[in-house]
Amino acid sequence: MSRRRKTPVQIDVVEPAACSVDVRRAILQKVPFLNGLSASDIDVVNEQFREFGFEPGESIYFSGETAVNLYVVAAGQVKLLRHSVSGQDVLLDVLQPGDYFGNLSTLADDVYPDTAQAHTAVCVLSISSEAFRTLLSQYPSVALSVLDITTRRLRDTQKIVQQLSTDSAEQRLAAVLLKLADKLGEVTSDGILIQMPLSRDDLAQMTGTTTETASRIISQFQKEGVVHGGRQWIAITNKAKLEAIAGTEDPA
Amino acid sequence: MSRRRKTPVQIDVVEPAACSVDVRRAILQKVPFLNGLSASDIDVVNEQFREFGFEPGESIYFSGETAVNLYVVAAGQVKLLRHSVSGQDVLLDVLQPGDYFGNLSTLADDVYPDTAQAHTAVCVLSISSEAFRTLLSQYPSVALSVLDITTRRLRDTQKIVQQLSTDSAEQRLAAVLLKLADKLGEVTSDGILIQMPLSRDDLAQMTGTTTETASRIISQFQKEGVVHGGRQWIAITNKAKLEAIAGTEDPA
DNA sequence: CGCTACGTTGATCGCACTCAAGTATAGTGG
DNA sequence: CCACTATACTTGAGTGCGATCAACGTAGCG
Repeated sequence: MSRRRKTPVQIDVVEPAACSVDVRRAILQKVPFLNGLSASDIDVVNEQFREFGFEPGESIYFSGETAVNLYVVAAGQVKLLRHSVSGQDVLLDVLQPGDYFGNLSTLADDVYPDTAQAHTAVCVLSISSEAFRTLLSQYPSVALSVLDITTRRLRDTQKIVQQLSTDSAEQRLAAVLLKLADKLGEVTSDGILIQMPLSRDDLAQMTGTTTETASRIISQFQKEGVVHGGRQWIAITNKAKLEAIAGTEDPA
Repeated sequence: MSRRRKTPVQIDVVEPAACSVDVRRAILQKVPFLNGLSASDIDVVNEQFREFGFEPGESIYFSGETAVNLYVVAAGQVKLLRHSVSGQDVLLDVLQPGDYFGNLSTLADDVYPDTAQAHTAVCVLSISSEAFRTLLSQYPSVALSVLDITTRRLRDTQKIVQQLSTDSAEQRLAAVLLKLADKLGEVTSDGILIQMPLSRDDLAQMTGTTTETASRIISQFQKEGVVHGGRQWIAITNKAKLEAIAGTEDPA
């Protein structure tokens, strides 16, 4: 059997230059909640943003810090997580380019409830919460878009609460793989590849289990021919079966 | 020892008359996200609402139904829950007068992700999602208020995800009691009484456990003198200790 | 006054956590 | 180019929390 390559996941090179002022407008035009704005409006908005780059693992802000900014992912992926006192982290979301995070309320003494960490090399745009708030007042259509996105996230998070309350670790793992495949899936010779670096530990933090349990379940999935993966990557080879597992109980 | 009364929880009598057209304006004026509107604006909005009454246990809508309305609690309490295929329900939230629920997006083929059920006798006001959407466009300050409320709910729900992922059943129970006391607490001779009918089963559905486990833990809390409760009610007698339990681990 | 729903308590079982050791892979420097 | 190292991943053995099944007590309602 042939030797497997390092990882089938394509690592984007995010250079500082790729995040310069010149291309910011192009990025902003693709941000979902700004799609109601004209080119000249975008230019006005563009003025208010600053850009920053982060290496994988670097934190963009920590939970507990005074929350003064709103961020938009320009390139790369950002993890939102919460630390518990016992040391284990919970991974709430993995944000893609165009997603917002941070604070959008203007209460001065508000703090970030979660920590934002660069998962890959990322470029983010930032704006003060106050300025963003003004923007929302000026452009009601933007406010409604942001409201829709937030409502969608609330629903998704409520679904996770349900899964944590009623489903087994195996079911939750299957569900999270399907969700990621839906967002980042790419059909390859390995199956539906999830286009992001994804460790067993990441999966554990997303499903409320331990690294060991996640590893055992993924190994089991591999034996059953449901997924195919390696170090920091995973692909789905039998989506139907995975859906059956994620459902109420396996259909056996 | 003297005989205990039925329940110290005060049951509001919600009569149809208490929910009539005449008092709707008064109710709407107290709704948090409408507080930026003038009296005449309220009157215009008032025209668009209809009122409905429900008995305890009745469903206002079911998950899966086409989502066409947005609701506001006028009186009583409404439970938001999700059913799992295995038959167990997850209680996501208990809504108070002034809280909104239902659908606020206007995608025609959208369905309710959760079920709304009257917890007590309730009166709700309803408006079509479309009309509410128009309202949000006309009054940007209302849209921002709704966005703030939704963001707050998202954060609260994310906290629950963390608790389900990292905390023990005992810790989650303590945390939910403290949260309810914060919202509905009333100082009485029994301690901080949670002003709502609250069964062991409700607590179980809020914390992702079973009725039996919730009962065992509440019994334990009673032995430790932390809470005091009976059929469908509970009061906190030692808040500091409960907070210690809800924290990382008991301080022993 | 009996029926029904809520609550309690006990016994048993199993999923997933914990602790522990060991393997494999990718990047690093000689 | 290859040994070296760090990190990811795997696998095993033992344990315990909480689910499940079961039976019984109890309060409130009609």
